[in-house]
Order: sequence, then C-alpha cells, then structure tokens
Amino acid sequence: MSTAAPELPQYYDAHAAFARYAEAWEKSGVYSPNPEAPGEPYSIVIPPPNVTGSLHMGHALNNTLQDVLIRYKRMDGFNAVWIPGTDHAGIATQWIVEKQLRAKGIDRRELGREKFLECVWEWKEHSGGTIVRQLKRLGVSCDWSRERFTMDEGLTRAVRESFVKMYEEGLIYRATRLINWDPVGLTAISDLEVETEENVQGELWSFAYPLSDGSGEIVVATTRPETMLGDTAVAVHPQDPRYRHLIGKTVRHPLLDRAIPIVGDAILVDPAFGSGAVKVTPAHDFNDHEVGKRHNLPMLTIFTLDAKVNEIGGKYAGLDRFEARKQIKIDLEALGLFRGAQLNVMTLPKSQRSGAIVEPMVSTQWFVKMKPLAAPALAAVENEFTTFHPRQWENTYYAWLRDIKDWCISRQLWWGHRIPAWHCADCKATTVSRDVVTVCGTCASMNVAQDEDVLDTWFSSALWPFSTLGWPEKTADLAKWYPTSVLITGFDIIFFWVARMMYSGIHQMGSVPFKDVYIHGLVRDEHGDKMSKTKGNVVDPLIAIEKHGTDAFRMTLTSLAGLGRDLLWSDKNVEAWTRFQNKVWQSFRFLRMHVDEKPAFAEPGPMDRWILARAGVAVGNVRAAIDSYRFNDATTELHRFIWYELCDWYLEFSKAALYGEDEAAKAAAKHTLWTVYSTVARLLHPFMPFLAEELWQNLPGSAGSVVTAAYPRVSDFPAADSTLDEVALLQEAIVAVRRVRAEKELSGKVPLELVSHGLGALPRYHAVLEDLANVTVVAGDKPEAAATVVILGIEGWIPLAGVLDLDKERERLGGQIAKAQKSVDFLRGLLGNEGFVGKAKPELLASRRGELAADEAKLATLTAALVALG
RNA sequence: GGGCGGAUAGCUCAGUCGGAAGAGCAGGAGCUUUACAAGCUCCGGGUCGCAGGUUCGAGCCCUGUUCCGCCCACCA
Repeated sequence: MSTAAPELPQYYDAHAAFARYAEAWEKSGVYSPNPEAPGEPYSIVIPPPNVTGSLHMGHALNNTLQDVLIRYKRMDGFNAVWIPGTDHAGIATQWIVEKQLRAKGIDRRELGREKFLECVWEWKEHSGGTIVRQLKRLGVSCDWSRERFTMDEGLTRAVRESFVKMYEEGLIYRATRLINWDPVGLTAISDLEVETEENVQGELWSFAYPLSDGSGEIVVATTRPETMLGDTAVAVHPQDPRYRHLIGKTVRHPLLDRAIPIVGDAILVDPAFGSGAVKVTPAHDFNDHEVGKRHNLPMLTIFTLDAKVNEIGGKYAGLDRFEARKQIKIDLEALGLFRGAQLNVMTLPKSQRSGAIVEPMVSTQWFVKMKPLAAPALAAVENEFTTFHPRQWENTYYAWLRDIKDWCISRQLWWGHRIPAWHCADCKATTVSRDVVTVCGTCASMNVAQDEDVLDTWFSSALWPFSTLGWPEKTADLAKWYPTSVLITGFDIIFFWVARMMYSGIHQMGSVPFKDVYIHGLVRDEHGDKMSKTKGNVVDPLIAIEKHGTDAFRMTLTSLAGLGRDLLWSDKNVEAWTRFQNKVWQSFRFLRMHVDEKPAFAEPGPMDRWILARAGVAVGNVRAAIDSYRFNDATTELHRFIWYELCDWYLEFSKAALYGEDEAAKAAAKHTLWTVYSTVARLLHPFMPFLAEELWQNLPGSAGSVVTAAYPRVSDFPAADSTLDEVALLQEAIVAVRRVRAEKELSGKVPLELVSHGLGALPRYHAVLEDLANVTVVAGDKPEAAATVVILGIEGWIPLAGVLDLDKERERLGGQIAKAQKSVDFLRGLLGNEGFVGKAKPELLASRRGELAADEAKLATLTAALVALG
C-alpha cells in the first residue's frame, strides 16, 4: 500500500533547509573521518583566515570551491578530510588589541609583555570565533573536530621543532644586516611585506660637496637629503674622466664636520645618470649598503627606531626624518650648496601593515637561508610533483624562488611564536633549544634570557599542511593525509604562503605538501572594479547569503570560477541561479505528484533510455570538469542538463506516459523519473548542498543523507545507441512544427498535421506530439497549401489551408534555401579542395561527405517546394 | 626595466586535436500550457583588438603591434 507523501511547499526555502541540515550534518560526524577507515586519502587544509578577520567575498569563493571538492570526493568513496583553522596574524592582531587598549588609555608598554599577551588571548577567545561562525554560513563541510590555531600547543611544538632543526642545519642564523624597518610598527619586516607605491611625484635635489682640498666640488643628487647625515662616501664611476682623478681624495661633509672619501664603484654608478656622482649612505639604503661593504665604509645609523634623527645628526637630532629633510634643504641653500631641483617620478617602499614608509636599518635579526631550500622547491614543480592550475602561475612561483634572498623572520612584536633562543649575558653566546633554557650552553652561566623577538606569522603558516595533521608527532592523520591533495588559494599569497609551504614540506616531511595548487581569481564588482571600502562597492557575503540563500550564493561563485580569470560579481548572476534553484524545485514537485513511493524497476522505453543516456553524459561532463578544476564548466553542465534536457524535454515526454493508459509506460516513466532525480540530487550536492538534501530527503525510498550517498558514475547509465535515433527524429519534428507555428503566428491551440512518407516511426508517439506541438503525424502525399519542412533529411508538409500566405511561405522557403545553398557551396568547395581531401582525417572526410549529401537533398526538396508554390 | 594575463554577440564569458563561431544574461515576437510567469515557444545578433606569416584550412600556431589589468625590480 502506498503512503501518500506530504505535499512539498510551493517554493524552496533555502534558509529553512540550511537550518534543518547544517548543524545536524556537523554533529553527525560525517565530516570527521577516521584515518584508519578505508578509502583513498583525499585531504585539503584550509588557508587559515586571520583570527581577527571577518568573511569577505574572497573567503567565500575560496571556501566554496574547497567545499565543492571535498563533498565530491567524500561522496565518491574517498577518505576525505578538510582541516580548518585560523592564523594568529601577528602584527594585525597585536595592533587591534593595542588600539583597544589605547582607547581605554592603556599603553601596552606600561602593561608589560605578559599582561598584554593575556589581553590578546582574552580577545582571541572572545572575538576570534567570528570568522569561523561566518564560514559555517557557507555550509562548508570542514572537520571542526580537527580545527587548529597557529598558536595552539601542537603548532607551537611544530614551530619550535622546525626552527631548532633548521638552526642546527645552519639554515637559520642570526646576523646584523640591513633590513626593512617599519618605523611605525617598530619592527623589522620581510622583503615581501614591503609594498612599493608607484608613480609618486617627488623631487630630486642636487647639492655640492666641496672637496676637502678646496680645489672644487662634486655635485650629487638625492631624493632623500636627510640621509646625507649618514653619508660616508661619494661614489663615482672608476672610468669616468670627470672624476677618475678624484678617487682617493675626500670631500668635506657640508653639514657635519667630517671628511668623507671619494670611491670608485662601477656597480653603483651609472656615469650617464645625473651628475655621475652618488652620495653613499650605507646604513640606510640597500645599494649604498653594498657599496659600503665593497669599500669597507663606516655604516652610520642616523635614525632612532621611530625614524627620528639620532645624536649623530648633530643639530638635527630629534627631528623626524621628513622635518630633517626640509631643514637640511634650507640649510644647504643657505650655505650656497644647492645646485637645482627637478621633478622626479619614483616609487616609495611602504610597510604592508602600517603603511609607513620603510626605513632601511642595520639591525641584528634572525634569517632563513633560502637558496638551499628554494632549489628542491623549484625542482618539485619542474618535475610535476606539484602542478599549478592554471599552469601559468608556475612562472610566478619560479621567478620568485630563482631570485630569492634570505628571509628575515624575527619581528619586534609580542604576539607570536617567541624565538626559541636564549642569550647569555655573560659569554654572549646564544643557545637554541626545543625546551626552555636555564643554563647557557656555552659557559654554563645561569644568566640567560630568551630572545625578545617573535617569528614572522608566515613562519608558522609555512608548516600548516603537516603541523595541522600532528607533526612533529607521527600521527595516524599525518600518515594518512600527508601530502594533501590540493591547495586552493589566491595568487596574492603564492610567495607568502604557497612557496614557503612547498619548501617547508619538502624539507621537513621529505615530500611536497600538495599535489595540485588551484589559484583562483579576485572577486570584483559587476563593473570589474576591485571591491574596496572607499569605493563603497564591497559585497558582504553574509548579506548576499541572507538575501539569496546559501545554495544560489555558492552556485554563483562556483559558476564564475574558471581557470585564471577574475570574477565579476553581479546580482543578475545570482538571480539566474535562484531561478535555476526554483526550476529544480518545481520539477521535483512534478516528480512528487506522480511518484509517492520508490518505484520498482520497469523496462524503460525510448524516451526513458534517452534521458538516462543524457544523464550519463552529464555525469561524465560534471566529473571531468571538477577533476580538472573547471568549476564553471561543471555548473554550466548541470544547468544545461537539468533545464534543457531533463525539464524541457524529458518531463514533457513523460506526461504522455504518466497521464496515459499504458501501465507499463507509466511504470517506466516513474522509475526513470526517480532514477534521474536521485542522480540530480547527488550531482548537485557538492554545489548546492541544502537543495540537494531537500530533494534527497523527499525522494521516496532514498536512504540516509545525500552527504554520504555515492556520487553518480557514468557506468550507472546506458550509453546512447542507434535505437535513440527515433527520439532525435521526434525532437526535430516537434521543433520544426513549433517553428512553423511561430512563423505563421498560429496559436498553440490550433491543431496541425504533419504529412510525410518518411516519418512512419512517429505516429506511435502521437500523445507526445500532441502534448508538445499539438500536431498529428500522418502518412500521405503533399497536400495543397502546405508549408514544407525537412526533418533530419526527411521531407514533410504541414497543411495550412486557409492560413497559408503564399508570399510569406515563399519568403520562409527562400530563407531556408539560402541557408542550405550556403552550406552546399561551402561543402562542395571544401570537398573539391585537393589539399583538404588529401590531408584531412578520414572520419572527418566521411562526415563532411555525408553532410553534403544531406544538404544537397534538403536544398533540392526546398527548391522543389518553392517551385511548386509557383 | 623584466615578466604574466586579457581583448570573441549590447553585457559577462566558453571555445580542449587547427576543420562552417557557442552559452547565459540583455533584446524582439508569440503563448492564462494540467511542476514552474521565478514559466513556455520561436527569432534576430559576430571583420574573434590590429598587421603580417605558416597551412589545403587559423579565434586557436608563429612574428610584430595597440590598448587594458596584474606581478616583480636598487637607478641616485
């Protein structure tokens, strides 16, 4: 006895579905696999968002795509895990908390390191969960039981292990170098954290340095007159006839009582540029620093850490570097040493975080020696152990690693992984250790103190693919899921993160951290502009989800994610996918009108076999698209199959059976509908998980959750064969009749006949023909006053007595003839071309000959019809 | 200065092996059709940035070039 299923609501309620399933799935444990369970491993580690962050469109895209993959693989029988987590984001987080304290009138220095860190942790406990809660609104299937934080206990162990090991191997060292200093953040930063602002309009000033012996002067140009206070040489080209004889002499510093040497340096100096002489400030300029090293010049640091002139600057001491610049210009002019100024377009190095203009400073910092690490990381991609999608990003990766400099990893911050090094106050030796050091490793003094600095945030991020799996412990997770399957991220962190994970993984684990790297584009607004707060064009994903529902939102992003392009977000796209969602729902309601329990197998008829074969093709296409990271192709295919094949054709076909008297045909249609919607729910689940589950749960007889149902396989479906030719003929006939009807502006209510000698197979489908085109196919000769149609090469006539306008019919036939003639001309030309006939592939040649024959016949038929009209 | 993308219908984009240019949206015409007007049917729309070359044949391969975008780089 059949139980009537409750009626489905008229419209799909995305929010209700989300509420029904999201949390239940998470609690059910389906996202938390056992590493001992069977199934090929498939793993993804999330690009950890900053713990300070809130969800933006980039996160939404990035995590939607990861979710598509992990849900697909989970359904496909893989032992699939997606590990989530957050990053402590050193500078960013410290700043937020500092700012909050300042608002309360508290300075972090007064508070002290320990108390301040307590505040940061407290803040992290309270506010750090925001981004995680927001991620869940995307319906992501992360394994939250494995959630990690870059400063949790396990990851701290991983950081120490990595640091100490690399120190022992000589890959981490401490040295006094010229580094990028952020005078506002008051910390060293790495080369990557320096952003150059382009096309800054500046001025290039020329000043004279008088020769000490009074025999003349040398003019130098600079954009930074304040650095003059730290000048320890003037460099000229050693072959420059203007200055060659001066090398070895000295000039008098124009402002300070110092003699500074003139040196010859062919590397720094371009004799054709400016005056051909360059002032050298080795402690505050990277080029000059090299000159200083080559010529053994003193390195005079003239700035305090907040970029004010220090005591070396004499009367300028205490001035900010930009005030000093103004004052020095004034003073030099007063001294009569000003030799002109010109506008100069230049680039300004700024700190990524604070925006402050970076000041190169000589400073003692910790570094990672990069060359030995970069070489195997390069080789791993060259040898395709890791492949980028799209491939072109490999060039970016190569370019950076091939020309890499050592990485400054120490930061003068409090929030972060403290460097595991202890300095001895007595013998000055440094002891690096995994454990807390209380005794100097060199002199056994107990007068030791831990290094004050913390590590660059990216040092811990670099370990993410294995630290999250338990490294340095030998865990079951690590054994099962390392290396991970794919990394999905944006191009902006290929250097910061992808490359660093690559060499860390290779170095610490002995193999690459991921097999594939999918690089997605940037989400822009509908005009292609970058989203920015100042422009006011930022789309908040949470608001979009609230408005459109999670399924349509995710589908929109997925449909825009091709290979290598930026994504233009527009409401029109979301509306298109909302309509698709509605279409799926309405068509499922149709199924539910006719199928209230799981139908028993029934031998499928031609139309049933047709849609099953088409479903098989769609399954293959969707799988191929996901497998090659062509996400947009997958969504296009789903749309195409579900809307244009399933709904437009099959559902309409099925009505003849469902409303007819033939019980066998009815049973077959029901079984086919059930099979196809079981497939649709599963196909859709990675993309539109909540809609898919609503279908699945309301599909009579389906078991469990669609989350763990098997992803459809091509082999589940019959291949198309020649017995389906009749279906193709049927479709062509229907379209031909509809076209004539549209051209004659005949209402769908006017029944038509299609008369022919060659359509003998079709009258059997009279019910379908009536449903879809309100036409009856009959055998017979050409009637008077009829429109001629050619259906797959077969001539037919639609009697239009009383309606046929001869002029219009001539016009219509004329148009068709012109098309056919054009085709025939083209094909005759092609097949008359010896080059083509001689070189084209045989199957192509045969198919072209077939086309020509068909078109010639069509042309003849149509021409005869036109002649017959008189 | 070096490198990487992009340029195809009004808009956004596909186009995989070199074999007659595709989709969605937008546009036009017609439909109260028993899942869906958030719908259905039919139609129009292109000098594939430009100029050469290779080829029987080029949106696709090669050379040059113009715009747009991005990344890297130390010219004072």
